Amino acid sequence: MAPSGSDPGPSAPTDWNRPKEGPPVQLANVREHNLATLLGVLAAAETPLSRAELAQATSLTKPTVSRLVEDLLSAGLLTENTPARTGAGGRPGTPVALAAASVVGLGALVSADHVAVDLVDLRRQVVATASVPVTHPPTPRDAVVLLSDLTRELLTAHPHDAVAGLVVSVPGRLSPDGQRVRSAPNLGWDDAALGDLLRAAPGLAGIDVTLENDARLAAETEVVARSREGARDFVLVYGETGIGGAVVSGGEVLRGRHGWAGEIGHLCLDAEGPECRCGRRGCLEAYASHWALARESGHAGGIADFFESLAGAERHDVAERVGTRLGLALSQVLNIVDLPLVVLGGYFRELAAEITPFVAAELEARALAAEAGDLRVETAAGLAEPSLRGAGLRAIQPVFDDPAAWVRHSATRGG
Amino acid sequence: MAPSGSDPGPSAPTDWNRPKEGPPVQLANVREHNLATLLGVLAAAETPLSRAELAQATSLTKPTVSRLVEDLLSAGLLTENTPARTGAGGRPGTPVALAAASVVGLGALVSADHVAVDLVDLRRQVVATASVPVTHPPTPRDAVVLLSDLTRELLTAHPHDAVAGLVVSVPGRLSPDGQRVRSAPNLGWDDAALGDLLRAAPGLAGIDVTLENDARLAAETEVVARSREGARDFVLVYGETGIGGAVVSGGEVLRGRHGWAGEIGHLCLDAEGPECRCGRRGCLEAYASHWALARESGHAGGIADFFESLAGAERHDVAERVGTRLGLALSQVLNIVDLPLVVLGGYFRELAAEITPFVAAELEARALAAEAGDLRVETAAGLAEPSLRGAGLRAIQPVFDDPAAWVRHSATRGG
DNA sequence: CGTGGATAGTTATGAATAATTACTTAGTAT
DNA sequence: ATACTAAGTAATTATTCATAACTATCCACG
Repeated sequence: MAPSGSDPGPSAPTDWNRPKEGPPVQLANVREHNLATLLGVLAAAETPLSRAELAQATSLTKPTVSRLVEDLLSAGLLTENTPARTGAGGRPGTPVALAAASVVGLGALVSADHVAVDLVDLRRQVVATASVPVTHPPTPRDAVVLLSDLTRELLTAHPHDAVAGLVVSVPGRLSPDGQRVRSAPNLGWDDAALGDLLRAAPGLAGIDVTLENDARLAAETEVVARSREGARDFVLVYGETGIGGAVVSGGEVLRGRHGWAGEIGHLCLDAEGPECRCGRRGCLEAYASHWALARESGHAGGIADFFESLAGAERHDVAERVGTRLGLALSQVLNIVDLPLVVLGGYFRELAAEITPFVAAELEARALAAEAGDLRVETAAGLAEPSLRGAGLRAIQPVFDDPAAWVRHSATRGG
Repeated sequence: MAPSGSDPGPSAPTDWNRPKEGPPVQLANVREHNLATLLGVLAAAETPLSRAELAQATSLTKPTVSRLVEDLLSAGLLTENTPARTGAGGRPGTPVALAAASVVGLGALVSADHVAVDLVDLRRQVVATASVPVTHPPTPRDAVVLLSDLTRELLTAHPHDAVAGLVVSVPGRLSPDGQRVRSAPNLGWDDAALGDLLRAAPGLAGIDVTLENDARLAAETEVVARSREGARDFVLVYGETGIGGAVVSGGEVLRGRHGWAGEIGHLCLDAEGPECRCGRRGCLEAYASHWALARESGHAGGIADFFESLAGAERHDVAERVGTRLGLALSQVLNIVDLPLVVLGGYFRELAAEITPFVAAELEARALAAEAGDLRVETAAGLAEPSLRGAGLRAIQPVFDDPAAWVRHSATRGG
């Protein structure tokens, strides 16, 4: 490698066999994979499991599980409970559970009326939350200051070993690299370098910052909420001021090339339709969104208020229009991705009782998937701020993806 | 070991530590994974590689690669070429290549005018092909007899160690379990149990039979054709008599719950549009398909002939109508899955020069992804029968997915 | 023609990991 | 108390890949 001259260079130690680049992969990966598997099973179970039960669930042997659990315990990722008496014969197992206070994640949210941060632990529970209302939509700089203050407050008030990351839910579209906010109409933002600003903010140094669209984060919340029933494939529509959405396949939220997959709000329903905020014509948003209804009716308040203000026949009429348009757009989504479940989230959740029949009828008429007879339309889990929750979930996720990194981390720190 | 009583039961052999069910996974998997990695690299390279080059590509070490290659050679999956003289200094490497005649796959196709079968080897090349024309669309039984005859013919004429599978391309929609043909308008089929019929056919006993939609198989061909340029994410529209399609993400063709993902032909472009073959209204097919144009114009021949028969202005007009409708439908697809490439296949390939500008214009106007500036519209690779090719590729794929199974297979057989 | 340099491939040994075997611990049932 | 059952641990073994060092085969150059 090194030319004829003096310096044998960095390749001096024998590298006959080793490939030029790339970390040695194979053997270490087995352990990493198994650690991740164990954590994943514990996260899915949500109730503590004994080593024996873990062995069952992972089809690893008991001694192997014991050793892996040992590592996770000493890294502080797991805690050992007191043996439970099962009532049945045999020695009772010692349940191990995800640790509460070792590694934490930070989920954050920026909206037109408030900024909020959640501190989430390994159990995927919100340990603490902090939030400030704002009278006007914050500027990017405002948002960064508020987020940084709230974050510092939470981190100093709550003991933790490490921070897995900070994920910020943004009500708008991000740039393809996920570092800037490309457009967020509600906030009045246009190409804001939120990612870089946050990384440079005091108190956030060294923390891994990620931005994500609010609808997609809400979808991740929904995945967790529905994990018990095993629904890992669905389409979420998320009504806020505009209309967002996400496609979930196999429990994963589709990202797409630029991170814009699932942007259902700008599906074209009629090439000659009414003008949309985005400048195009006939988008779903231009028919069924909060702002479109407000534009049409002159009503200023929330969409649920608007519905309340309507009389019987007119109300039915609006519900039919909204539901039918939504159903038409969703039928297009289903014809492309063929999923068996539609979840109504955001403000559509509040209108679900009135619009669901129309949505379902339209799907029945237009979606191929309806022919299979297993198509359902349901409402989202009733969480107050699903995107904020989703941001927290995403923030703690790296630990589940690669627990070995955190085991090493704690080993170098604690000894 | 056995307890005092008479019958120790099924748990007689020591199983204190072993989980009740499930194969012992972990250790063997490393090897299986590495074998698959090696084969994958060789398949992607398409040109023989030496052990050293394989070590480079996989970031495994040379001795490890040597041992794995040893296994694959003795299983007959690889062959060793004569060392090539590179011209450069150093001992020349001994290239190993995918074996030609060990394991083969069978790709088949049923259409309204012919039935065909390809014999495909590990190099993903068509070793032999057999085909018979039919004057009328075959019935399912006809098709089974023809396919079984062609298959037997190919298998007896060409030496092989094992058959990886038979994949049949069907111009229509399959049942959710993939065993029946739900509807194939061109063939006049309606709920045909093709899978079971094939499995029961003489000469096909023991062969793994899979049915798949023609457009999705064509997409797999396109993935391989574009593997060099690294395009692993795109939307394919496939015009035959109707309009099919497929969404490819990360090199994988999206399947969806029932296997109907990518059925772009029945996207609704206008809720009040013309009636479609499927009974719905305003589907893309009802505007831009072969049968729709034939219905409209009265022209009986192929779609390219139809275009040829048109004069300048009228021709431009038809191209604009078809291209614009196609672009509108594709913009919906892109807004949902956010991919950077649209591939025009089937007969749209022949019309590409005329319709592409309209397709692109419509995408530019309506697809969010266009804002990123990296959106392309291209034509499919010019293969005569991309679905047949794709069926062959899919048929041989199991070997790449789990080479270890074939190594074991050959070990038990050959010694 | 032979020597040195370079690269390919092999052999021998070592380290890491999980499986196997067998045992101890801690409870219940009788 | 005694037998039974199941959880967890310890010691050993087996498999796999990595490391280190070597041999093989080519080219360039004198």
